[in-house]
Amino acid sequence: MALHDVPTLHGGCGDCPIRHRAVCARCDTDELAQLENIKYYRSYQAGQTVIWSGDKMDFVASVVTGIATLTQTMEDGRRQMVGLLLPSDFVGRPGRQTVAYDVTATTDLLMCCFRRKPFEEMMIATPHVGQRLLEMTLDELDAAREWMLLLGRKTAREKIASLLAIIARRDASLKLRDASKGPIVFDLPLTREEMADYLGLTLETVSRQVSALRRDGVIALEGKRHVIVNDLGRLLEEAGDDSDGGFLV
Amino acid sequence: MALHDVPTLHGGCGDCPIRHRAVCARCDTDELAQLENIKYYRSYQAGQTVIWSGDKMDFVASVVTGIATLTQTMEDGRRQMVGLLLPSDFVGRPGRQTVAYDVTATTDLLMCCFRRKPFEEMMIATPHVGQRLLEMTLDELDAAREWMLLLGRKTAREKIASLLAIIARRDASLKLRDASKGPIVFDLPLTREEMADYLGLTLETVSRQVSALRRDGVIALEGKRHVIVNDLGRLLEEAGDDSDGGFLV
DNA sequence: CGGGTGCTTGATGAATCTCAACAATCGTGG
DNA sequence: CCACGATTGTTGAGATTCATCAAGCACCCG
Repeated sequence: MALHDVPTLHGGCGDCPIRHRAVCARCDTDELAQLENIKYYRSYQAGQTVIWSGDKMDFVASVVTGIATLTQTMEDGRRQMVGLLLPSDFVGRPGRQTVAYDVTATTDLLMCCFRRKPFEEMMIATPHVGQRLLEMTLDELDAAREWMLLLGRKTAREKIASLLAIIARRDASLKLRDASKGPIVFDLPLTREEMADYLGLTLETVSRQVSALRRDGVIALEGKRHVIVNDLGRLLEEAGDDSDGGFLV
Repeated sequence: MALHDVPTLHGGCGDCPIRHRAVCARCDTDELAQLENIKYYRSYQAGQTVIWSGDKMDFVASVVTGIATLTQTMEDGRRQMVGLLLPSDFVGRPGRQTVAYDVTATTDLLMCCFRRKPFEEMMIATPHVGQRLLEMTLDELDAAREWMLLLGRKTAREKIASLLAIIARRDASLKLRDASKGPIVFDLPLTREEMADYLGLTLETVSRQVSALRRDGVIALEGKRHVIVNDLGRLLEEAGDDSDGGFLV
């Protein structure tokens, strides 16, 4: 859990890129000042483990930049990713010391951490943090249930298409592009193995199905990771989702 | 959504069987009185649909007695159960009008409903309801993630064993029996098809694996639904869980 | 250049689904 | 009370999907 250099930090919460989406989204200036008192930054390199399942966690945190994953592992080594943490997502559970999953940085990662005790006290004293956290947790629960449908019922091809569609949409929304027109272009933030862990497949099956989608013209690839989606509607069809249903991340 | 006779209702929240586990668990007498003003009961017969996915929901509710399920359905009819609602569990989402899943009563069901608007106002005014709801939602999220591991990585046999183990433990905890000694006996609250929908299997595979577990002496059956677990440790082994890990429902 | 990591592709086999027939159970009406 | 149909569950045979095992390619970095 060694730190390396903390990247250039901005002035304060006012400039924070996740200010309006994270657990602090609803806080007023007063509350923000309180949070600022108990916060500190940590950064992790791509591939580093943030916490091991079962470890004690003396802080809770928001992802500021980068991507982290939550994974569960069975005794014999089978692994299932149970969450993908994007900027503004929250890690840790107020009221519980230990964490139930391995948290790993898949890209370089910057986290905004709050010391557990003061954070919990603040949750009781000021309602805005708790309210926002409830909202975020309900969203995560919805996403987890969406994923249960994928894991339980979708074919390998549909699983791949679903994952690509989710990433494509998130990327489109971040770049404020209209997802309905023009190609969407993005880099996969996950290796084939990580995709397999997320989708409940083997890495070979992931590789085959990505190739198949490319062969069938659903997506185009440049190199291994750079994906071009010319027709999002087509991709969504392949994903087996209701045409425009689902959720934006 | 027709009602039939509402069962005999107790005096007030004081006698309520879910008083100390439901969303009202932390409320003091004052707050309880407020809730009492906006609450009403509804009951549903086994098999009845409580709400259809996409429908508008003008209330939120707690399950008082009985069991309900949350299921998602794909266009072509594939179904995945994404939640099993037991007494004290909460239905509905503050801040959102529509519901994302079909909610169905699998047994006769009694729900304690709160009108949405006043409930939301109360969530803002008094913190105890929101705090408890956050806690419950975090628990549900943990359970959903546990289920993702099951759906993504466990074999059919492990899935069945896991489901039986969860029901066995819950039953043991309700009856305050020591789960570690003596046989655990319970009735399955789900049909084979519902089990299949929960586990991401077909009903035929469920049937075969239940038979296999019986043949191998892991469980005993009387009729189709009545299950006897003589050795919970053995069942947990078959479930692929860490010996004593996991969560009590 | 060599070695490592990440990825692709092929051959084979196992787990699970699909289709199909049939058995057991339950409620209902004659 | 019994016969009937409807529902629920069991079992078998064959098809399909995906995992496993194995080989080799592409790229990056020292």
